[in-house]
Amino acid sequence: MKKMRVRFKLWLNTKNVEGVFGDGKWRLLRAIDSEGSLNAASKALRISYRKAWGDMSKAEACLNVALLERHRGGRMGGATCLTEQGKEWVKAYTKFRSEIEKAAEKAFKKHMEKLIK
Amino acid sequence: MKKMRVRFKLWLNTKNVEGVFGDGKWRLLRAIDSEGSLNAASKALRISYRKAWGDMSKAEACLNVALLERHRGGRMGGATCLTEQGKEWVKAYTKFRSEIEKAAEKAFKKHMEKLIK
DNA sequence: TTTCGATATGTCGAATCGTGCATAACCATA
DNA sequence: TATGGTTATGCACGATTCGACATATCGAAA
Repeated sequence: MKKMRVRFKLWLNTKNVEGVFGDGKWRLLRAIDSEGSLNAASKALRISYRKAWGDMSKAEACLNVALLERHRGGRMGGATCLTEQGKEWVKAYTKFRSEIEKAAEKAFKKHMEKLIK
Repeated sequence: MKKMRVRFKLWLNTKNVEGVFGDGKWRLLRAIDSEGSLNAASKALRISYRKAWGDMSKAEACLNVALLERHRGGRMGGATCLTEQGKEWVKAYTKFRSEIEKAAEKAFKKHMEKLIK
């Protein structure tokens, strides 16, 4: 009996743009929320700052929503936190994703497990 | 009101190997079933024969299941069809995937739609 | 006013992945 | 037995993605 696991990736598309929001950006938003800066968040997730910054820019531009409140300068260099809308996106996506994950586990047990040998 | 769509990708991992089965291989199996050969299937899906062949090899090797019955030679060159096990995998995965897709649409409407502006 | 660490952005190189191409083996049928 | 289209497989090239760097900017606090 081999051990197998379901994996999935979720994202949202607009008419023109692929991946305006998804698992990666969701994780990044959460990390920014807990770490207090984009820089620290990128380190926590072990992705480059360059990518983290690009991802957030893309999301905000494509969703036409201000997810982040960015601060530059100061002795501590700056900081970034979530706007109310950013927090709402995190909350909603968390529930959204969690329901799908549950459905995936359930469906796996129901349909796939019997095939694994 | 921007139009947005959910997208997802599903796959299965074993302990050691990433992606031993998933959406791509499922589509490929179905195409082989309807087209009658790996070659025709790869053309129908517009992927290279090279990749199609590699994907099927990987799946069979990692799942330790014979999904395909391959025939070489003959005036028509050969053919490939699904084994009974191959058909079972297609059937099961189709149901599996469909349940998750439904859950995703439902969850999107429930949690995400309100955020889109 | 100097400082220091974070934000902001462009660029080039490395890794990953698929395609294209080449070639061999195969064998039912004409 | 000659043929032709498919399976089988290696390899090099091209695209796409991401990370590593290199700067530039910013501004509250020392």
